[in-house]
Amino acid sequence: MASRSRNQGKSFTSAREVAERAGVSRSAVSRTFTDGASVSAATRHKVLTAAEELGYHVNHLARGLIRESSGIVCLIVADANTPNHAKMLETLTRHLQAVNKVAMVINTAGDHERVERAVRQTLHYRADATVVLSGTPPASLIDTCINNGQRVILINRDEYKKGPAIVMVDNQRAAREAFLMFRRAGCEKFAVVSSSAGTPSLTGRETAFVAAAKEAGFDVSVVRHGPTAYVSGSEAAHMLLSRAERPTAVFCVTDLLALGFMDAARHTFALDIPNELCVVGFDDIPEAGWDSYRLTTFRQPVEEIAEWVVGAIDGKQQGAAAQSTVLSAEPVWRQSVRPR
Amino acid sequence: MASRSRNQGKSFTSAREVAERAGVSRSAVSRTFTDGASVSAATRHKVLTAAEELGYHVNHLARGLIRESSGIVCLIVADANTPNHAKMLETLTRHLQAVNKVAMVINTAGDHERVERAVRQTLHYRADATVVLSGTPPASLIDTCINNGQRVILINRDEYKKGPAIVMVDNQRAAREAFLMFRRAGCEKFAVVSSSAGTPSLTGRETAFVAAAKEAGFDVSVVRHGPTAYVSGSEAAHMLLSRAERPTAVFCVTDLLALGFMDAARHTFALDIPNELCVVGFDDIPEAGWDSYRLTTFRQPVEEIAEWVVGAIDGKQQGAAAQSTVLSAEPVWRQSVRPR
DNA sequence: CCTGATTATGCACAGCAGTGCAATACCACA
DNA sequence: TGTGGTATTGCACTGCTGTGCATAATCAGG
Repeated sequence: MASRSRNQGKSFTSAREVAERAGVSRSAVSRTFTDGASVSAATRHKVLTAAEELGYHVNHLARGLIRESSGIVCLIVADANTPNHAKMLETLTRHLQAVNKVAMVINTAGDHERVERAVRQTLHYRADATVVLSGTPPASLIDTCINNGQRVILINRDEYKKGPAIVMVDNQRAAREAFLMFRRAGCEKFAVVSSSAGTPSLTGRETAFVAAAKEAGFDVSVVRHGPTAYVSGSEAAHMLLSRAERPTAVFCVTDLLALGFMDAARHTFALDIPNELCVVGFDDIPEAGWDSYRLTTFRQPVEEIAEWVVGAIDGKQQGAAAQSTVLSAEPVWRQSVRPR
Repeated sequence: MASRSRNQGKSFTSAREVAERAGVSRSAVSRTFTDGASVSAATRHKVLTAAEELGYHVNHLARGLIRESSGIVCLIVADANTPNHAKMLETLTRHLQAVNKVAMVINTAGDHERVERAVRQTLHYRADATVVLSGTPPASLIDTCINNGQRVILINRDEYKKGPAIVMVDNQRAAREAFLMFRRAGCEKFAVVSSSAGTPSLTGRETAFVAAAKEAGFDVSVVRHGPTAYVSGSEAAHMLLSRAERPTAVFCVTDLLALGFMDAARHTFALDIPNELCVVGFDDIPEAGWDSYRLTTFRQPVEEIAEWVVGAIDGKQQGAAAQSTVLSAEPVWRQSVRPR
């Protein structure tokens, strides 16, 4: 097609060029690509062939100027390569695409100051919604988002009671059940392994476990150490298991911590899991099911979370009643806890 | 601020509103947020305070209409929750943000037909570049992208010689070195475990290993089974290790396959790695370094790939010389291969 | 205080697509 | 052929920002 030689790596073809080639008005082109608009079959055909020949694609940036919705949803995340964040990201992008939205991923790279920049990006691109997977954006920025008609959805963080929509998992219930698992297995010396991140869901699990133990008259050793990663679990094991009185039941607030803990317990302390030591995790990342671990844990309801988020963005649920929800994390029984 | 009552969750504040409030022209607002534009300190200050009060953020969608660059880069990926894809995603978003670009993630969800839709999204949003992490877009669409002035970058797939920029890792060299590792360890019965995905890099590793073995006068059992996942490695182990003549050296074209293979070999066949069986993987995902595995493997040069991709997008390297590159995957020595 | 040079500002337009409104073409029917 | 009604089409405007150009303001220097 010699006629295309004009676009020599220059710029995108516009609706006007398509109109010229098809011999119709620019409105006709616009209507052809708008559902429910009135176009005759003849012109539609002319437009479509011209568009095909020129490689035309509607400019969603310009469309976003006119329409109320840009179709963009920003996902703010740190440690995106962590198994559960990766799973969350994968699930969210998939569900968003199913309702014709597209995900813009903003990586805060663990840097807490970057969260603010991330939320600003969200506003710059006129995103329909901001979904915060990790990090704590300043309240003033959240207000700005909401004032501008943008939806804000927080996953697993309940710092702000007013404003954003929030989806939580029931950390308390799971942590209490973890304690019961250990008790039924006959354990009497308890420990909790957490990280120094101090996010709401992590501390929620920790305090609920400690509370349940205290109610039953037991003490709990708590280790909060390092980032929420495999090595931290391993190092926590070194700290806990070299003591004179070892714990026999360890609740790790994250699977990643649990796997690190298990490996250190087995390979450097030669402990038998579950006979000498019981371990329970949280998240149910794929690795927890691998033959080397068979970790008993609680399933993060990723699909359900994504569904709820998409529903909240579409605005199906409007009332303050559906402003937030809490989903339950069901236990996944494997072999890291002694059968009763 | 009563003046903001107009924006009751309606729409975003525009530069005009800021101009009105600051008592300046709309151009002044625009120039305030444009680097190198001529604005006096006084008006800049007035604009900035007004913008702050109104929560104004420049509309990058509209800016993308004017400027040659939208600042958006689309990442097309399948199986984003797989460890190495997640790592790649995390690294790319981080590097892109460092040069003031933002990543739009399009999940093809493994569906090969969705790759076409994904690339179209890229065009719809006038992305500066399309980065394909997995999947094989139709050649015609790639042409459309390039004709519209969009850069196309393929990672680890060399189907198209002409047009897109390509960054590869040196699969051949790594696979040949894997064979040498085994030989130095004294192994004589070889196998390759791959998946049925048949992507260029996977088959490249497989054929290079087989070729190296053949040159040395050895035969290789090849298993191509299932998706590129942990279970497939496990199932491949069941297939290979229940034979009368077991292999003593297994090259798994992916760490995930290798870990599944190792677990099955140890836990259901009670084999001692590395004494009875040597295993080498590829990618160096974090799990490969865990104490339960200590897998000897080849490091996917993720950071280097990301750097090169960003460079290719910025257009630093223009000539056909830098149209493609091949980075080497260095060996990571751990304990899954017998020392000589 | 005046002149020339420099800087700051505003106007108006471009970039792309969607849509209300008015005008036109089309169809069926008498 | 005329008429009423409907389906198409085109015009022109909107949404938001960046920028060339012309004009106004500022400044330095004599």
